[in-house]
Amino acid sequence: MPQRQHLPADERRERTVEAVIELCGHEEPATLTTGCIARHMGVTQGALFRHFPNKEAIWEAAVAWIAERVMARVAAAAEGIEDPLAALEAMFLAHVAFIGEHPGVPRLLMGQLQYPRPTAASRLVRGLMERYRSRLLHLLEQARRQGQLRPGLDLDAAAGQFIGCVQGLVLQSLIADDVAGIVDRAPAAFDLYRHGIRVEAGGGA
Amino acid sequence: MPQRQHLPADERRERTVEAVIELCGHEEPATLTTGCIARHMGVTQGALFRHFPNKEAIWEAAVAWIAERVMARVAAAAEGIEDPLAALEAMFLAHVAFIGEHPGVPRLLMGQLQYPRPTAASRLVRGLMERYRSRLLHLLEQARRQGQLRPGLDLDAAAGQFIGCVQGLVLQSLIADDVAGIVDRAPAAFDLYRHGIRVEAGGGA
DNA sequence: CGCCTAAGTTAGTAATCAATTACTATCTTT
DNA sequence: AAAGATAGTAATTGATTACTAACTTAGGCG
Repeated sequence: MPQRQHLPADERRERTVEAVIELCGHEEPATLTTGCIARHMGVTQGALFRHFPNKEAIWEAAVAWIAERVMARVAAAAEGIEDPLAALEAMFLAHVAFIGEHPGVPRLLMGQLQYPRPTAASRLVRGLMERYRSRLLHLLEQARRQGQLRPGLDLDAAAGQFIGCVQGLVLQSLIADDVAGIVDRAPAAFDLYRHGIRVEAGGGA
Repeated sequence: MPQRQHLPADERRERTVEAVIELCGHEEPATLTTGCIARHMGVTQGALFRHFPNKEAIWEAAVAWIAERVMARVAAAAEGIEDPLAALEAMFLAHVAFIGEHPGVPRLLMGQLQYPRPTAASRLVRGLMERYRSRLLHLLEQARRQGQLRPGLDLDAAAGQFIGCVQGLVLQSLIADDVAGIVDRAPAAFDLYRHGIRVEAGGGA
């Protein structure tokens, strides 16, 4: 058996978050106990409470981890792309790719969103969504100024449906129990979205 | 105190399901205990187990209740509408209206979908989704035959994104904590979807 | 090399929850 | 109206859970 592994606190916290996200890939967040998490990282249950004041703090850390990374990935993907619609597509694909790499993410975030009362974690999720949304709106307004969007388009609805588009893919993946396969279905889904917002008879691509 | 209320078994089961759906409107399904359900319907916790063999069976009954009604509503809405795209719109709005009337439904279904292992309830959800999807595909194929869809459209993706569109609305509603307001945002969302699938420069409405 | 602290273990505790049991009240039927 | 069936109560059980506390070990630094 592997001898007791001594890790510095911040690294242990990192491992904990990774374990949680990994476990959410094939287990229900609500039934995920501290014992499960500990066992999965080869440590006893009590050890977790050396690094987190309570279970809620573990969820919070996991959500923060996701929020940070998904925003970074999406921002990096759109970086340097002039055409706003192309930037949106890059964001979309980057987002989906991230989910494909971390299949536990949708279940984890959805699980947090189910809590009606605002917990620290759910507040983080909501904050993530808002930042995401405002970034989308920014790109959409840019696209409108360049005459790429069809007239009369409701930008607010368009931003919402961008996320809904991802969400639709996620939902199908959860039903099919194949979150990794989301990447393959992404291009067709974005194609649909683009036709929904773009000015008709457009010439691009 | 209200004297003990005697109800026939099937009616008590009906009330139980209604209580569950109602409670899911402002509580997390995972934290919904049999005690909560019983208290909400003015009955002791043990009474529930006169009518359901276990808690799982309660979830199953709730999902069956929803599946039956949502399919009936959606079918009724599309009934008699000749134009397939108009039928799709009617289905969309009927679906969203149903959710608006029963704000607990999204949380309940999402909660069931989170279970990775197929439970009886989650199998019902998946079955519901499949029937829904095949109905959508049927309408989409009809629309294609009538030349209403843009060439090259991936019908499978289009069916998926119809559901995704609803899901996107639901998600925004959960974030905004205003599930009832979903009805107001629905038309713009469907408009977006229609433009995504319809043949360009179309003349209709 | 020895000390001291951070990290981990073992063994609990109190609370909660689904489910059961023994009993009681109410409806139905003849 | 009596009797049997149905529906509900109150109390309890066993299992599970998050969290804690007392003890033990690892590892870096002077």
